[in-house]
Order: sequence, then C-alpha cells, then structure tokens
Amino acid sequence: MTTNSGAVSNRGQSSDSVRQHNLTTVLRLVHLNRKILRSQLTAITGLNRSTVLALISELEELGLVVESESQGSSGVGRPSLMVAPNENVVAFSVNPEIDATTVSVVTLSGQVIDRRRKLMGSHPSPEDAIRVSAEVISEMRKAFRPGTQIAGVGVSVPGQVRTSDGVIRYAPQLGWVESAFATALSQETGLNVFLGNDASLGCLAEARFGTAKNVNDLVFLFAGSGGIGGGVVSNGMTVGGAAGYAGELGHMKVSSSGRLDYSGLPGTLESLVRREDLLDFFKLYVATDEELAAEIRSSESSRAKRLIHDQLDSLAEGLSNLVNIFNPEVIVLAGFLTSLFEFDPDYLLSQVKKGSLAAAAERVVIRNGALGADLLVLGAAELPFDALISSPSSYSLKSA
Amino acid sequence: MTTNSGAVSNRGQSSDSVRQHNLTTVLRLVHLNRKILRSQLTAITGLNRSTVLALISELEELGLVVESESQGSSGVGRPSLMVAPNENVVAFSVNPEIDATTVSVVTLSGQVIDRRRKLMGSHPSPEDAIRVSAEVISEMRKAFRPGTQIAGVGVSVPGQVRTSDGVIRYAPQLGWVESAFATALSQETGLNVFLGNDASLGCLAEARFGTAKNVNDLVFLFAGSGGIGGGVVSNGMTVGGAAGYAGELGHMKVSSSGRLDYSGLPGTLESLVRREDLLDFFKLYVATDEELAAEIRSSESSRAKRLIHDQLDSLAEGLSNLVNIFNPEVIVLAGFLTSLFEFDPDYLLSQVKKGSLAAAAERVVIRNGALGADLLVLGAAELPFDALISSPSSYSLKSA
DNA sequence: ACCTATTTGTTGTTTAGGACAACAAGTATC
DNA sequence: GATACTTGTTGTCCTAAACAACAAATAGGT
Repeated sequence: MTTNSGAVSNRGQSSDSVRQHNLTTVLRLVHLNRKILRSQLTAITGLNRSTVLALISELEELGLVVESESQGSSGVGRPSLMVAPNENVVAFSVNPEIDATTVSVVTLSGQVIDRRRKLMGSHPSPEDAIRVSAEVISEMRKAFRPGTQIAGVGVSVPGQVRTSDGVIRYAPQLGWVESAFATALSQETGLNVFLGNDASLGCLAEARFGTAKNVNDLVFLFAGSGGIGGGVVSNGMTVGGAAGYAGELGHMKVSSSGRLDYSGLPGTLESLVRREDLLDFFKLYVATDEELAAEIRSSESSRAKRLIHDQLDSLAEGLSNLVNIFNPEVIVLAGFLTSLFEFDPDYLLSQVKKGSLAAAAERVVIRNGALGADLLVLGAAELPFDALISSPSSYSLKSA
Repeated sequence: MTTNSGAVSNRGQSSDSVRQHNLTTVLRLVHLNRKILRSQLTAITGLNRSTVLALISELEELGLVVESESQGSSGVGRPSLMVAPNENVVAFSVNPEIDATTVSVVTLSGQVIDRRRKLMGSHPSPEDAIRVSAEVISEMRKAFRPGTQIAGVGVSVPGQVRTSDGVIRYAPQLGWVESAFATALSQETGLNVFLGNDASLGCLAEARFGTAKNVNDLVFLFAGSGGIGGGVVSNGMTVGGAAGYAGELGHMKVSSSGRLDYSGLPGTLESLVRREDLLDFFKLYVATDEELAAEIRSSESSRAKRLIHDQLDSLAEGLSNLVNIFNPEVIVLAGFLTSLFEFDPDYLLSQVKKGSLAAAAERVVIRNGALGADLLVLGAAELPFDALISSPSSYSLKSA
C-alpha cells in the first residue's frame, strides 16, 4: 500500500470552479480523442447524463464543439451522439529553424490544414523570424472561412524558453539570446502567443496523440542536426522545472570523454551521439533523416556497424541514467535516433537494461515516435489549445 | 506567455468531491503549518469565512483538528482562532536498518513523541523486521492515552519499493528481495501500512517541513553508508515513475571510470562519492556523520583537501546533470554530503554551474537539509498522514 | 410485423454546499 | 469612550450536479 501525493494548490473550490473543471474535462476529452460519443464522456467522467448534456450544450454555444449523429450502430439501445471539436477553432504553429520559418494552421481536432515554409537568410535574427511569421499569419488569416476562431500561436523554439514571460533565453543554433519573442509576436499579430522548447513540445505531442498516448511516465529524446533535446512526462505532467529549462537531456554527462557538445559541455550524450558523425562516415553532405535512415538500414560493412553500435552504446548510457532517474513506462525516440534504434532494437534495449537498475528497467519499453513531420507542429499548437481548454468559457478567441 | 498543463484526471466533479477537496485542502494546510489562524485559512484557500467555519467544524467533529484562542494579538479587529491538528492523531514510523529497526510515533502536528530502537542481528530478514516492528508498535499502543487515533504506519525502505502493492522489490544492503512487507506488517498490526524509498521520503520531508518548504521544483540527494539515494519534486509533486522506482540518482553514470557502485554499475555518482573513502583516509573505523564532519571540517593537509575536492568534483558532475534535467529551484543535500558541501560551498556551486547550462543553473541554490535525525521519521509518517488527509471524512482511523 | 430489452437523450425536480449579507464580538487607535 | 476594523456566526440565496421519469432509437426474438 502506498499513496501518491497529488499536486497541491491550496485553493478551495466553489460551485463555479466545479463548472469550469467539468467544462475543461469534457473539452479536453473531445480534443484528445478528436471525436467521442456522449455516452463515453459520461462513462469516463463519471458525471450524470444530464450534466454531460448541459456541459456539451454550453461548449456548443461557445462554438467549441459540434454534435452529430454517429454513423454505424454500436449495439443495442438508442445510439449516442458523436461529439467533435468545432472545425472553425484553429491555432497557428510557428517553427523557426536555422534557414527557414514554418507556419502551420492546426484545428482543434488536430488536423494540419495549412503549412507554409519561408526560406530565410542563413542567420535570421529573432526580429526577422517575428516579421516573417506575422506576415504569413496575416496572409493565412485572410484565407480563413468566415467564422473561424483563433486560439492563438504556439512557437516551438530550438533552445531554452523562460516560462514566466515567454522569453527565449538562449537558442544556440540560431544564436538568439534573451529575445522577448512572445511579446513581440503577440504585438504584431494581436494574438496570444505561447512558447515552448521544441523537444518538450515533441514530448507533449507524442504523449497526447502519438505513440505514448495515455502514458503517465515517459522520457522523450529527440535528436536533429542541432543536437539532442528531451522532454519528460511524470505523473502525467510535463517536467518543466523552476523556470522552464528542464528536460535538457542531451547535456547529461555520461562519460569522461573530453569531446564537447554544442553547448560546450564535455562527455555529454549530445557530444557522443552525433548525426554529423554518421553523415561524415557515409559521406553525405546534407541529408534528410530519410536518406540517413536508408544508409544506416543498408549498412553492412563492419566499420559502419561498429560506428552505429558505438552510437547505440552511448545512447544506451544516457537512457540507462534516465531509466534510473525516472523509471519511465515508455521511452520515445525521435529524429535520427529512430534509425539507430531500428538498426538493432534488441541491442539498445539490452544495453539500457545492463546499465540501469533491474527494478527500474524491468518494464520499460523503447519506441519510435509516431508523429513524424507533424511532431512539432502539433506540439506547439497544444500550447494555445491548452490555454483555451483550461478556461473554455472565458478564453477570448480571436476571429479571422 | 506560456502555460503549464496541469495534472489530468478526466474525472468530473460533483458537489461531493468539492466538499472532499475543501476538507483536504484545509486539513493539509493545518498539518503543514502545525498551527494556523482561521483568517489565514480563508485568505489562502479563497473560500468564504462561513465556508471555512463549516469545514473546520466538520474536521473538529471528526477529531482531526482543535481550535483554540490565539495568544498575543495580531492587530486591529476581533482576534482569529488558532487551528491546530488534534494531538491525539498519530502515525507510526518504521525505519529498518542493517543492524536495528527504529519505530517512532509522530503526531499529526509533526512532533516525534516516542522512539524506540531495537538492535537486531547483523542481517535481519524482512520477517525479523516485521516481527520486531509489530512488537514495538503493540507495546507503544498500550502506553497511548485514551482517545488516541492511529492513521497508520509508514516505512522508510533503504531500497526499491513497488508502489502498486507495497512490495520491497530489492533492498541491497539488507539483502531483501521481493518482500510483501506492507501486507505482512498490516496483518500483524491491523493498521494500514505504507512503504516508501528512504531518500524519496527524506525529499518529501524536506519539501514539506525542512529547508525546501514551499519549493515546487527540488532535487534531493542523500548519502549514507549504503550509498547515494535521491528524490525529486517537480511541479510540487514527487517524481515516482511508473512503478515507484524513480529517483535512483546515485546510480547515474557520470564518468567512464570502471569503479562499481553498490549495485554493480560502473562510473556512477555513488561509485565516486563514497563515505568509505573518507573514513579510510581519516582512519575512522565506524563513525557517526558528526565525527566524520568534524574530521572534514578540520582538514588541513593538502592530501585531505585534494580528496575532498575530488569528491566535490564528482558530486558536482552529478548535480550538473540533475540541474540540466530538472532545472530545480533548490538542491538539498543530506547525510555526509552536508559535510562535503560545508567544506567549500562556493566551490561546489561554481563547479555545478560550470558543468551545466547557464540558463538551467542561473538561479539554483544548494542547501543542506534541515531535519537531521528526524528526516526519515517525519517522511515516513507523511505516508499514512497523506492517506488520511486526502479523505478526511471517510478514512478509518484505528484506536489504540 | 410486433414485442421486449436495452441504451441513451431530454426534461423537471431535488439537494448539497459554497457565497453572500447582516449582525455580533472582540481588538486597536485616537 | 467613541470609532474603525477584522473576524466569528447565523440565516438565506443560488449554482450546478444528481436523480427520477419518460421519450426515443436500436437489436433481437417470436
């Protein structure tokens, strides 16, 4: 017998907060499931049928959900109505990269309905990215069908984001330092803007819509050309830290090697598991993850195999630590780590188990992420959607 | 601007759950503060005065709190009543060690009112510890004053505890494997029994009553003769992991050294920061933490200083990783790590900052724990108290 | 085709519990 | 001693969820 002390708020609850909580709970379920039967909502929430009816009616009046008759019968009895997010509710997703900025439109039901990628000079300033984002958003808004409601903008930042005020504290690859990105983009667009670290948002997306759906304890590791980022969900909540900088799993020291990572720290996971090393070996100049994956998959030379296994060993050392620290249910890999894993899944798992405590590792599963190119787009859009969902009746949606 | 997605339950709330939540909130505040004015309760909870009155009346009828007139005035206006936990509500704390088992009695107000340490043979079995604990508990119950109500038993385990069923999965120093400790001790005593990892409970205690009070993101590191354990609080919640094995921070690999820790893993924090190494150097056979601390404090030889700084360097490597992973507000040290830290606090902090990302480390504070010998006693007692507090009106207290 | 069992939607009523308002009680200041 | 201020206490109001009863829509059996 053991208890889990839940998150503590010290606030009391009145009937008003109950209503808010129930509206939030129903809307979240509709959002997460994309569509769900009313009968399932009553079953999951434990609320009375009549209460669920009232809640959905209110959400429908707010323009957040729509009901429709479900096709195909689900058994005896009067068929239940299907509840789905209102397709008119959308969010923008902004993804700044080193040479381009991508802006996408995501519906509350998780559909990516528009995406535009703007190439930029090789080292865009934050101001450049803000200007381009604002322009694209403005264009896109003009094309919206009438009645479209905008929840806000979510930005995935390849760097550290200060949660309290939406400032980009440091984005190494972009060279951005202390940029008040959220405030500035909010002024340009008149929309609510939310920032998040890219890997943390990827973690969020995989936990909500991807391979780690319904998993309460998970570790996410994401590796691209700019190094290794991570995200952690514990007790069903994102581990954010005091200021929002938590989850820098790539900068975990695992060896005494003097090799430096992109932030200048020696012997870290990021310094040992490197996309560049593989590209160099395969003599690929620039390559997509798919091209690299193909090379890895077809590797037969012992030199190639040794290199890949070395990388797997280093990855395993990092994952072992994370298993000891977090005892996750699932480890999710993304970016080129998926190719490494696929090359020899059993090897990676066995090495991880070897380097960690038997208890902590005994039920852990390693999986590749399921969201592919939509990972960061969906993750970033969750930020404004979260804000909307947590106060459905008072959140101010903006019209197109 | 950024949001923190809260913990998600999917359950709806009715007026009944509101009452439970409010009772829990008030009782928790009374417990955490040991005593608190009713006016402060209304201010903190945001509830109406009349509502707080009703809640406290119910808790008083349940025998959980008592009200008294506050001494000394606190300003203009009618003086507010003081609310305190009922001293008749207690929990047992059981702390098995390698050569003894200690049983303590803790009141809901956090007073340790009795403590008995039973020496045991050098390698007691779980059954031995259960039998001895049950005997001591039985004796102690006879001495209770009439009306005493028992919330249950909390056990601090120097090893891995499976949360779901209260089984000790593996306690290396004791040599215990897969022991259904909670079930057995519950049968012997007729009380609810809860288990927790010792370091995790120490973390909990420091976060609630010690140096990290009101801190929502903290990392706790505890080192004794049996190695290094840890605990983490993130978003105000203990990081427990999928099965309860999270927080094994001592087994984090930080170097390529082949030196093994007590669980056989190489190059880990525990293998490099060792109480034994210091004892050997100072030629102390067995020593209390105080004796070791005195030796460290008075070290003047350059060899001693080098050894201590080496240990500090290794400790810093581990802490740097934890800073990058958790971005904590506070790091709390306990056990002999306090002596290491006190030897050169600035050095440890600067080494931690050197090995971690500037952003993640910029506001971190390192502190020694404040609870000393009561650490595990208070921590373990929190387990039954948590169960009581989370359902005040339906929890079944046992009488003496 | 009709009847029954089953499930869900809908409507009207009840009820639990927090908010609110009004007043009493006790303290500090002038 | 008068006033202002804060808190305790009591009675009433109000919100929102539960409940009960009935209607609607389906599947399966005869």
